[in-house]
Amino acid sequence: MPSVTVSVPRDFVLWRDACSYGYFLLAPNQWIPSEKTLLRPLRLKNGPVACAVSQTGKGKSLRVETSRTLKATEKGELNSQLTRMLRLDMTTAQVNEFHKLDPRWKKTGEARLCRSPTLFEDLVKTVTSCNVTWPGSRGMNRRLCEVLGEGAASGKCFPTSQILAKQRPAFLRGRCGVGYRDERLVQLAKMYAKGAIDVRWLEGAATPTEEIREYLLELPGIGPYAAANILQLLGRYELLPCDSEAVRHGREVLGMKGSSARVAKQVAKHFEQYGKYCFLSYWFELRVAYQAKHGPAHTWEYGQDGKLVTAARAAAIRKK
DNA sequence: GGTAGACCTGGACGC
DNA sequence: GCGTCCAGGTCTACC
Repeated sequence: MPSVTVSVPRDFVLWRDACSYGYFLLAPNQWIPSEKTLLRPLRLKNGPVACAVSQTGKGKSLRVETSRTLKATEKGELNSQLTRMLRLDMTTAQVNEFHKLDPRWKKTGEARLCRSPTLFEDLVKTVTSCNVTWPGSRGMNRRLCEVLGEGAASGKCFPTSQILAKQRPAFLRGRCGVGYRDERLVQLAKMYAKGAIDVRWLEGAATPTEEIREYLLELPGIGPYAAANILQLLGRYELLPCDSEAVRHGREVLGMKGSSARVAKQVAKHFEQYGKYCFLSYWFELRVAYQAKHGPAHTWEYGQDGKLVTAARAAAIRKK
């Protein structure tokens, strides 16, 4: 099988950093715990290509097995898409800066959060994770790929903005189960496809965070939570996406009391101590609780019933 | 500026 | 198996 090599920063660990944010569990991503390998189709200039990304050790280059031989320009495209997705552009110096602000994560080395190869996919994944439980979010992303994605049946790409923009809202609702998000997703895709959303400006280091936030809030389907989440996906960690999980964390772990709105404000205030890396501190703290319940994230996989196979559930299955 | 209710789906629960 | 209730964030109307 043809393969490509991708260089990584010396502190990068695939199983830790690819499984750092929930998007590694959303289609078209597929994590294989037993092989510590990430499977996902990528859309390149000459068409889709199925990829299997693996690594032999910390700081070692990634080995990317591809379903077809790539031309030099396509290798460059693959490199830049994986760089965005796995945050390979977050330097070791930035990682150290975060660990200096919050030393709790220095030992494990956690700092990078997995995202999507494109901003458009991040926008759609954010909208499809609002006002819905996690299985619902997984279902929407799976069906978007199955119904609208290009590529082999076993590995369909995430639909592009152009493809999504051409759909009728009722079709999206009926076939992809996106519910009331149908029109908002089509509107978002239309804006993105015609270049009305300035990706360079949004991803530009010089653009003020508050301006980006205000802009995002004007987009269909994007409210305060979604805007803050997209900001962290853009590498801006100073705001917290305060959702029900944040409130639960505030009450159960940080011992906060009062109405949900009050607790949300208290949580945001609490994490301000971590400055520009506020969200990273919050997220890794939240993960400790998840992993205490379900085991390490890189061991998570889904059974044929679509349910998460946690260590506890695996033991229960074995007993049967 | 703050609040209430609708939006839609999947899971949990009771019968 | 069926019906009911609930959780989840955004959006709009209303005060």
